[in-house]
Amino acid sequence: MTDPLPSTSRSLPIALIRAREGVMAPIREMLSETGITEQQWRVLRVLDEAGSMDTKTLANRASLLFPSLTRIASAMRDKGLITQTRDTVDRRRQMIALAPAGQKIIDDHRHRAGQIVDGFRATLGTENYETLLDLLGRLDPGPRD
Amino acid sequence: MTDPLPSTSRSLPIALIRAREGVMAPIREMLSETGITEQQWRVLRVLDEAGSMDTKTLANRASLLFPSLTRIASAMRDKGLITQTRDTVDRRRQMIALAPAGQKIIDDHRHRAGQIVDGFRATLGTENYETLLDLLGRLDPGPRD
DNA sequence: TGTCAATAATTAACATGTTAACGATACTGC
DNA sequence: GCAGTATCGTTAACATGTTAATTATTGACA
Repeated sequence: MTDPLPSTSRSLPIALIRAREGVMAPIREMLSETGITEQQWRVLRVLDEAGSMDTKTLANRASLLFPSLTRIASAMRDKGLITQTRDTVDRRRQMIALAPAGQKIIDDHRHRAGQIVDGFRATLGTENYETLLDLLGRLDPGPRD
Repeated sequence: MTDPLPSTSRSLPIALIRAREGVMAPIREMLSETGITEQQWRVLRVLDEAGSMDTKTLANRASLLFPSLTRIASAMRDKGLITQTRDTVDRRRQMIALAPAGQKIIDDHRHRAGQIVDGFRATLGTENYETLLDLLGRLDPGPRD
């Protein structure tokens, strides 16, 4: 018996990459004028949504690996987008908070970002959009604790 | 009116990233013993499926950007996984073909890769799995020609 | 209290993603 | 033929993904 792999045109990993390309294209276009990257935008989004938090929690919520976040946070600190402070009790820990310049980027682009999301929701239809999020969620491995 | 962005837990870009993490984890584990990367595996898959082709077509089918493919192909040539030959008619073009060592990696891992795919299909159910691929396909921007 | 394991974060090393600039070849129309 | 343009591919520069090693700090416990 042969044991054919699925055609690459029906391959789940490739489909996920391509869908991500399609979704991120307009977002990247929006962000290009701000000078921040897609990952930095995710960090700002999470901090705006949930307030300041420690690095580990931030990495999980923004779906970034720890070493990536170390570099990203250091770049964002240098740009004045966030602040980093050592936990006084456990000096291994670090708290990260939104700085005014970071908050301004969120505020300035919240509306357009919402429009982009609405565009995709309209493309698929609300029901399909929610179905897609549910199915994707079932493939999510969860936090790597 | 406030204009809230979707919670990051229901954000499409983040959901796509996390789903990809979940899907790729077992594949990366399988590939770790071969010494090739996930992208190199995609290149081998496409070549195995459709035969040799020029660089541009390969980049599109494997969802790789051109500069990435330049580096990946050069590494794979050095490892003897593929061959690169100049088109004699149009000397700008380059044909890439599977070499025996590359074919062997495909053959040795075809079965396990199929099992991994079947696992995800079973997790979601066949109907949901096909629905997911269809919805992802509708977000695909298509080739960047 | 002194040693060892566990945790938070960084650093290192290499591969890829992304955009822009560049070089080489082919085509087009005059 | 030749200037202008388009196409294929590479290179450059920087940011991120990924795994492994390292440092700093804390906690457990004999």
